[in-house]
Amino acid sequence: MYTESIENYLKAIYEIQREKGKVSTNALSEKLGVAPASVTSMIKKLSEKKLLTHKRYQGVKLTQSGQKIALEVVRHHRLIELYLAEALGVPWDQVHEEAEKWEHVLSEDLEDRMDAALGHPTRDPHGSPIPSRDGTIIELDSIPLADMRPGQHGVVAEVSDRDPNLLRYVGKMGLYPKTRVKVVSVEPFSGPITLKVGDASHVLGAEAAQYVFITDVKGNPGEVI
Amino acid sequence: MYTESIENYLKAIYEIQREKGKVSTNALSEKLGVAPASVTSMIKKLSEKKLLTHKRYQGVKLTQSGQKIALEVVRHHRLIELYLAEALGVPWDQVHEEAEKWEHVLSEDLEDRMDAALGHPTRDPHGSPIPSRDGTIIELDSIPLADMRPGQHGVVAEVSDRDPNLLRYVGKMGLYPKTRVKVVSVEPFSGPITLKVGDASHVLGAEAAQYVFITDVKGNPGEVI
DNA sequence: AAATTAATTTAGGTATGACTAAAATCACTT
DNA sequence: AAGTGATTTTAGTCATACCTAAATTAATTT
Repeated sequence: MYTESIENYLKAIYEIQREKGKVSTNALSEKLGVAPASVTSMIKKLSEKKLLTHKRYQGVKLTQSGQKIALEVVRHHRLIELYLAEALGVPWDQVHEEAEKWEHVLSEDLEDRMDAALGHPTRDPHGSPIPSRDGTIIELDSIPLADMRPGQHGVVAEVSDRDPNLLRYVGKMGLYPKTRVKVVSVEPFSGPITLKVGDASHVLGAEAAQYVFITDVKGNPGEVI
Repeated sequence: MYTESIENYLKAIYEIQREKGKVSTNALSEKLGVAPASVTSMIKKLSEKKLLTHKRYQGVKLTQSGQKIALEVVRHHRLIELYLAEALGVPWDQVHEEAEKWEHVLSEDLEDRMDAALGHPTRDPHGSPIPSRDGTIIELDSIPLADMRPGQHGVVAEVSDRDPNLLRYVGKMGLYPKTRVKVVSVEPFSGPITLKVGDASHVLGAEAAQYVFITDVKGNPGEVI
């Protein structure tokens, strides 16, 4: 078994790789809330353990075995998030924080029990895919809501779980995964987006729209007004 | 918040105090699986934090605030044990080990949710009392099954959760909390005990009988054969 | 090409919580 | 009262994972 710190580093690397592609020391430092120098020394250690490869000043990349562990941690995290939401009614803006602690103490046996109790789910409350036990993970093809044009419609695939405030904000508009949305208008200069969720109309700030991902996008793209 | 180590020390002290009365360095060392010297230095630290009092070579005693924290940890532990058994079907011989890890990462909010989901329970799967949030704990008046005489009967109050093998062993006889038992005969020289659980008859080893506690003991005590 | 700025690494240090070995104290026996 | 053995404490180390400050390397501007 690896330490909690190591698990956190591997997970962070996996997530940065997914979101930004390149994984720099600074990005890790910021994501983990530790000093860059601390990241460097941990990278050295993880490299010695063959969990990642590292070229000086060039960023890191998970090895097979590093990725395997990262995916196990991610699986724990997302299964727990869903379990807390479903079984204990924890609001979707709080499950992330709780799962951050639980993910490191979940035994394989309990993982299986939660998985079964939830009916072998494939998505967490924010729409992120839950890796299977063997490490298979199915990413949906989606674009940020911010990139949609008036007239287009689609289905919410995923909402970033980084900031609870964002989750509460978009939750108030009913922007949960699997919800159908239609873009009515987009203000220029990265302005707010007006959209329809069911029968209701909402205006969404441009920054928030960066963190809501839409799949199955269709419809004639109109002009930004 | 306190470290996991500190929480474990306080809980261990509480439990040894409950079982043996006096809490020695050695007893703690054995219970926690650390060297006696490590216990001494941790005792010094806890004493500085006013969580316990210590007289050199004389053992320790929890202060009010130390006891309060210990009871919070115990509450977490026992609530989790019951939750795992009830909600996820974890067998009673495994819940202890899982709870040892979970107890340190349970938020107050989740504690409340579990407590409510379980209907504000007062006993864990082994029959140990679950302290209330304010630290009230109701201990049952019980004696070891090993101290019972033939002809006496009573109700299982609690089974020690220290050893999973013990739990599986007595579980096979149906000796769960709230089960009614009657002592049929007791062999001399700390010999095995024959008892009736429902309609079934079982023979229980003397050592195991030390760890099964019976309440509500009645009936004419006969002789040990 | 040199200078500036940003990112990364190195060097040295700290707190936590464990360890071993040796010394001190206590409890008991004779 | 002294000696023996068990218990406890002291002294000194170690690994983990963090930190700050300074040095190095890379990227960008002038």
